[in-house]
Amino acid sequence: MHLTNDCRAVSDVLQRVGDKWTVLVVSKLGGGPLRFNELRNTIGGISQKMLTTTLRGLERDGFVTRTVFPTIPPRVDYELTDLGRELLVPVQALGDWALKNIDRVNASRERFDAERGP
Amino acid sequence: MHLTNDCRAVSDVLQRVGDKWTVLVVSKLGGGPLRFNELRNTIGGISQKMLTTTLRGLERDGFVTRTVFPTIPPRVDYELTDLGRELLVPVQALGDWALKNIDRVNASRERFDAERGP
DNA sequence: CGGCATCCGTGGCGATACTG
DNA sequence: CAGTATCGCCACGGATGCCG
Repeated sequence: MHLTNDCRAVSDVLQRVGDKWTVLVVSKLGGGPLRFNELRNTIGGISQKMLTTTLRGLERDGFVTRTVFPTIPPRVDYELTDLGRELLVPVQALGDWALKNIDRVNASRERFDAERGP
Repeated sequence: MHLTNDCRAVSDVLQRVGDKWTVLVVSKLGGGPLRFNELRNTIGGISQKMLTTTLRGLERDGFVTRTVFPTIPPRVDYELTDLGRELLVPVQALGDWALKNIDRVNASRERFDAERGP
């Protein structure tokens, strides 16, 4: 494989991780399988369209499984795959780092914005 | 601080990491300070506008410093801060994971797309 | 050399309404 | 309940041209 392609591939995965809802969805699923509206409610603020889109992307990449129960009313469970649980490890590490250092980042932002004052 | 706010804060940092060029820029700067066009050339494919925007964002967040040498022609060095170097640790871990597992992800994508055939 | 200003196309994302 | 369909906004990102 080529080095440049590697960079693109890595960027590709990182952008999936970086999109607006993926990390929240994956981390919620880290506690075990959830139904569509259970996810929707525990996350809060996400539209059904974006939850569907996010879950389809995660399913396509092999991070979650989608299980349909043909009952009435219908029921759909989402669960992390092994790959998804493996992904959770470095993602949580990054998340923990972000949580520990968010204050430093915010402080830097305020300083930066203050110097660019009106 | 509130739990929901924590999630937002983490998302905030993750989205910065996930945007198109940030990780590439930070990893290039991991090898030491670079000038604007040095960065531009080693990355390849990035417009000056996006490089400027990316660097401003990183500077605002406290991940890089910007040093101007008032010479002719002008010279500007960019360098990782301590915070930037710390960020590099979990980011590289995620990058390494992505590189190791990109084949599994691509295989899953092809399978998924194949089932949704013409 | 290292920007900033401007224009513009694409796509992410939300709101709303409808369906199996 | 768990979607699909449609619309519209606007932020992201590329291309180009000018400036200190």
